[in-house]
Order: sequence, then structure tokens, then C-alpha cells
Amino acid sequence: MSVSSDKCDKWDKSYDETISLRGFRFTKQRRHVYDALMARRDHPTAVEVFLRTKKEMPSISLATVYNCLETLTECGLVRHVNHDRAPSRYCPNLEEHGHFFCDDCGAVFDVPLRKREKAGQWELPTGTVVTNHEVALRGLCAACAKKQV
Amino acid sequence: MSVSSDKCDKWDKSYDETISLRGFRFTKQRRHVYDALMARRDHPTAVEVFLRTKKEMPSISLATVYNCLETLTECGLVRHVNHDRAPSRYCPNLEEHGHFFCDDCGAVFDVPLRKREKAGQWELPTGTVVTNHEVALRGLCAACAKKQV
DNA sequence: CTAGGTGCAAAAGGTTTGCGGTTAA
DNA sequence: TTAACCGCAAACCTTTTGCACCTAG
Repeated sequence: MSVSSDKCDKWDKSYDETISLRGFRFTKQRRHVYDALMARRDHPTAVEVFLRTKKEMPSISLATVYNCLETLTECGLVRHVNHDRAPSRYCPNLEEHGHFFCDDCGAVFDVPLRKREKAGQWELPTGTVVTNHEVALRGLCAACAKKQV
Repeated sequence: MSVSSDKCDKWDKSYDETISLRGFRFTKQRRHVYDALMARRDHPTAVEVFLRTKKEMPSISLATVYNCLETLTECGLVRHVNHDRAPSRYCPNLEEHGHFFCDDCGAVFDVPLRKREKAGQWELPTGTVVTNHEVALRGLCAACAKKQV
């Protein structure tokens, strides 16, 4: 199977380069995992990514999907999204953003952060260095809120 | 062992009542678990709570600590604090607040939220209901940041 | 007295790892 | 060619559960 004959056509050269630059190989498995993530930005779990990837590449294993997700995360192409102790979800949106979790249907949405949330000078001890911050919102999505009535 | 002869003296009547009101029993195990949490507000994991509680009550089991933490959480006396896939930590601070996680030493601090973070009207689809929000900051605590130099 | 809680051990569930064979560069 | 990667299965680790006994109310 050549690269140009499969779904990987849509890969942007820069992703290839991003992976190579980090000293990782650009394998079919990694491409398919990344494609699965880009195709539907609905924050799938590793198992969901596995099932979707399996359709294109039936031989792939769950362990490989986990490994690929790990590698892509290390490359900065993908972000881990954790909520409580639920299975990790994965997100290819690299913009700084928060997440909304629907308590009813389990949907996960990206939430844009405005300047003030990004900037946030927190009340922290002098000398503390903040490198990253995450915002998680919970509640009911519009559809579920409507049903509740 | 009577209640008044052990460390449970410091229990505020209201905790007792809070538990009773929910239809739960006020057991020694639950008291000791809660005490362990109140004694050092350093966001221990369940295993750490277990080890601390075991000193006062050697017969307690880890499963019971998990059960007690669960019950106390249901009563609203304790909050779960999750970060990535690391073991859950527990926190008796009921004020609305965020958490700072030191990447180097693993320390966890409470971070007060100011009005604007609390208020935050997020850019969400119309009809979305937000019931809860969490802020997690990562970086280096003052001590670790100093060492890095 | 008795429903609910505890302790134990075993199971569950997500994720990681060791290893022999495979493949991108 | 060869170091990195894959697939498989087994291990890991945190958390939950089933069950017999115990205890707070």
C-alpha cells in the first residue's frame, strides 16, 4: 500500500516533518491514528480511535493505537483530555482551549478561552512558574438540557 | 474506644450531622479518614490516606478508605482532585478553587479563584448549562523553580 | 434488632510493557 | 542494513465489587 493510494493523502507535509524532526518514523499506523482523530473532532477515547482506525487498517492493535497516540502527543500534534477517572480522550486541536463535558450524553466540546482566561494571573506564591493551564466545565449540553424539561 | 477518647474529638458536630442527614452512619472509619484529610491539607492519594489512617486504626483496609472517601464526597465534605491519569487525590477544601500541580516535586496547592474566573461566561452554544468548572494549572512550584537554575 | 458498613480477596478496566518479528529510512 | 516500530499477550495499577461478618442507631 503506497502512501498516495490511501487516506493519508490529506496529510499535510508539516505533520510528516514534525514527526521526523523529533526522530520518530512516519508509519502507516501513526498516519491512520492521526487521520482518525482529524476526521471527527469529537474527542474519542483510545478504544474509539482503535475501532475507527481498524476500519482502514484491520491489522492494527489497541496497544499500537496507544503507542501512536503517545508519540503524537509527544510530538505536540495531539492533546490528552482527561476528565475525572474516565478513559482518556484525544484531541488534535492545538489552540489553547478548555473543554465542556455533558453529564448526560457524555459529549465533549472544545471551549475557546478568551484573553482574560488565558492571561489569568493567579494568586500563587512568588516564584511559582505556570507553564500550562486547563479549564474543564461540566453540565448539560443544549440538547440534553432541553430534554430534561 | 469512645469517641471522646480518640482523635475524633476535633470533629465538628456539623460533620456528624452532615453525614447523618444523608442517611449515612457516622463510623470510626469515616471519622479517621476525614481526620487524616483535615490534618494535612496536602491532597493525598487514597493510598496515602490509607497509610495515614492505618496509623490511628491499624485494622482499616484500603477498600474501606476508598468507600469512606466516596461517602464523604457524596456528602459534599470532600472533593476529588484528578490530574491526568495520576491517582485521584482528595481535598477537604470546599471553597471554589483551582489546583496547581508541580511537575517536579508533585506538590498540589489550592489556588483561589477570583470573581472573574468564577463568573466566566464561556463561549458555549445557546442552551448549554454549566454546573461546575475546574481549573488546573501546571508548572514548577517556587522551590522547584529555584532549584532549576 | 437490622440495615448499612467493614475487611478481605478477587475482578474490573484502562494503560503499559516485554518480546520476537517487521519495516521505514 | 538496522534501529525503531508493530502486534500480541501478559503485566500493571488504581479502583470497584461480592460476600460473610460486624456494628451504629
